[in-house]
Amino acid sequence: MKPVTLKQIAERLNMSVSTVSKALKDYPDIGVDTKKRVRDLARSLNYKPNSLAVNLRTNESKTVGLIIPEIVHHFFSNVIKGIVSRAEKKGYLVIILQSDESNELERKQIELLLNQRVDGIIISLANDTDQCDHIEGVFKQQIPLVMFDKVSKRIDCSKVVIDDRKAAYEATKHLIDKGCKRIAHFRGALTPLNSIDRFMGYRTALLDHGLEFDPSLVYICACDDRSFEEGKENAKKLLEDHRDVDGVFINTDLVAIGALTEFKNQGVRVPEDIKVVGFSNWFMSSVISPSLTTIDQPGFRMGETAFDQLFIEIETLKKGKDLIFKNIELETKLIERETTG
Amino acid sequence: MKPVTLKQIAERLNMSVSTVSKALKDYPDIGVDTKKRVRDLARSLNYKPNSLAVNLRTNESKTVGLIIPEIVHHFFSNVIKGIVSRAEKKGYLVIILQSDESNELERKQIELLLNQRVDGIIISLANDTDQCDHIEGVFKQQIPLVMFDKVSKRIDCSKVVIDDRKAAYEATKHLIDKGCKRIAHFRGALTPLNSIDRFMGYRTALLDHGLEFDPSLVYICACDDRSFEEGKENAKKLLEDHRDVDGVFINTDLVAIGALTEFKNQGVRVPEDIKVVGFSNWFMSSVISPSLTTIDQPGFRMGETAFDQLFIEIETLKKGKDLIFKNIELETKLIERETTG
DNA sequence: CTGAAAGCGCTTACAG
DNA sequence: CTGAAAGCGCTTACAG
Repeated sequence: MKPVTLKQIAERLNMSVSTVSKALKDYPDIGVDTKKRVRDLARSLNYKPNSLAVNLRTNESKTVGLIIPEIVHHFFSNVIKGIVSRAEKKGYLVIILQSDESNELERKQIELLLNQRVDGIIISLANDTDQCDHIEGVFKQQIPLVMFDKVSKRIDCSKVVIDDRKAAYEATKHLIDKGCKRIAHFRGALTPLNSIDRFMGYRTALLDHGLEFDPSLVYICACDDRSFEEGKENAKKLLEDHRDVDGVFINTDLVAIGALTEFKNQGVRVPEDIKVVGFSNWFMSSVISPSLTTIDQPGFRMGETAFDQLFIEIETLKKGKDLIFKNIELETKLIERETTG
Repeated sequence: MKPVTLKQIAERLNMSVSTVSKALKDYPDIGVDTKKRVRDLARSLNYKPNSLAVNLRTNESKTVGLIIPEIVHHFFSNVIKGIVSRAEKKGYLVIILQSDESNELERKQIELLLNQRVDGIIISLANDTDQCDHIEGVFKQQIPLVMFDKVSKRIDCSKVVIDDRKAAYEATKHLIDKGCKRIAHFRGALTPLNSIDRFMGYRTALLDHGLEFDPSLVYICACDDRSFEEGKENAKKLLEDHRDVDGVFINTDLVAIGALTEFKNQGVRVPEDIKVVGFSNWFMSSVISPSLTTIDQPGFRMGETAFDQLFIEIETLKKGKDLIFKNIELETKLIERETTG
């Protein structure tokens, strides 16, 4: 059973397609009883406009694209949920794509979305994205794009972020306040801005409080789907190299949880021997033992905010006005738990 | 800068739109050098076909819809990832929607997807979905639909599931093997088939092994976004009502983790006083302490399988053949950890 | 108040 | 080998 079309309704009613279309859209210049007849038949035939045709005609798809590095990730799940919920309220559908932290895939996916004529794009960049010409291509096509979480300073567009530097500073200062003298850092990959910022916050906090910054205390991890293992590995190396460390600030909760596991295996007591602060506030951080002190990163709200901003820009562009890019910073919060107790 | 169209290429080259279209699609009846000229220009102009137009014309959208009850959920994240990864390989885009466990929303979303003319739908039903006429509407429109995880026996369609009954039986039997004599069950909501099946597996295992089935040992939880709290609450009630219980089989890991938290708070030792088995094998179950014995449910593979089956059905329908529905059962595995140690 | 016409950007059967 | 024509299902400016 093929879906009903305007034409079929028009034929049944002996009217023109235009009249039917206008009646359904409640144009003021259509007769009241004509409207009624059309609507009644449309309802009984269960007529639904073919979005494909409407989209082609009106040149908008009521669809936005979302590219994230990794779907199975507590923070990103929350972002997706935030975006989907706001999009639905505004009548938009969300196409989801995963870049797997690969710049190359990211490029292809942007192209896919562009061909699909999405009305806008929301993206968190892959770790290895440093060239951004593919993003510029989006703006050339007059499609708004909003970045969140992993953004690029090279691109002029709206961004929804947290103050990673400040949050990391706060996390590190918390360790200092708790009496740590020699604080290590497990940082994220080298390219992403937020991992750089967290590192900077850590470093500044040390220096501001008269502690030495020792580069050998900084360990790198990709923070990809091996995060947990990376945490264990780094913790192992840390214990081999620097037995005197009494605090660690770790780039992501999952990595921190890996580290905690290794500490436990090796009989290192947390928080007595080493205190630990994570980042992101994954749900599981509150239920492990000892529970993890961390920085709460509002994923759901970031998603909502990113969509809302994108929506504003879509509307602005529709009206032919110029976009005003915003840099929206959401608040983070230190959640104190047992690993720094 | 508006995207380039076939017409523009045709004008520049002094050819007809048809020729350009066919050249780009490598029709055999187009001259070799014509093809070359068209392609070269198309490339240099960065021509990309407008999917909206193609879709309208060919009557397929190369898009599938996915409806799940809750995005922020380790199991579902994995399913999403599985679906997205397979879809991308086949050139399909995935529209994601969250039903929030609401049958009403689910209905609206199916309609949305139908209007969008998706080529197929993958769905895990909301907890309160018992009427399924909205699903039947999908088949009326000749759109294939595949269910996974929370399926309905009332609907004849392909399904990707696990053998919940068998898995629950195995989980319960494991508790019995470990010496438990009085085993409680925290079940899921009353409607979903999989929660019924898990309950049945639990019950049968008890009876098969000469243990009494005591309905007062069965606690219900919605398994929605309050799962963790529900686990705590149920555990509390359990301890109040039935101090003699020495084992619990729990419908979902997250609920189990809530229960473990309550047990710990009340000084009940796991596994010494009570042994616990969860269901789903969330990542965090492996890192908490004591780590949780559970049933591994292959989310990623379920997603892949669901998309693959949907793809087969889309192709079948395109060829005008009749669909053959499959009930695909994936293997589960008992993961033994400390809570039953 | 209603309808004929043009057009969104593409595809494809048909003619030459 | 190339092109004119019809059409996918809708919307909207224009005419009457």
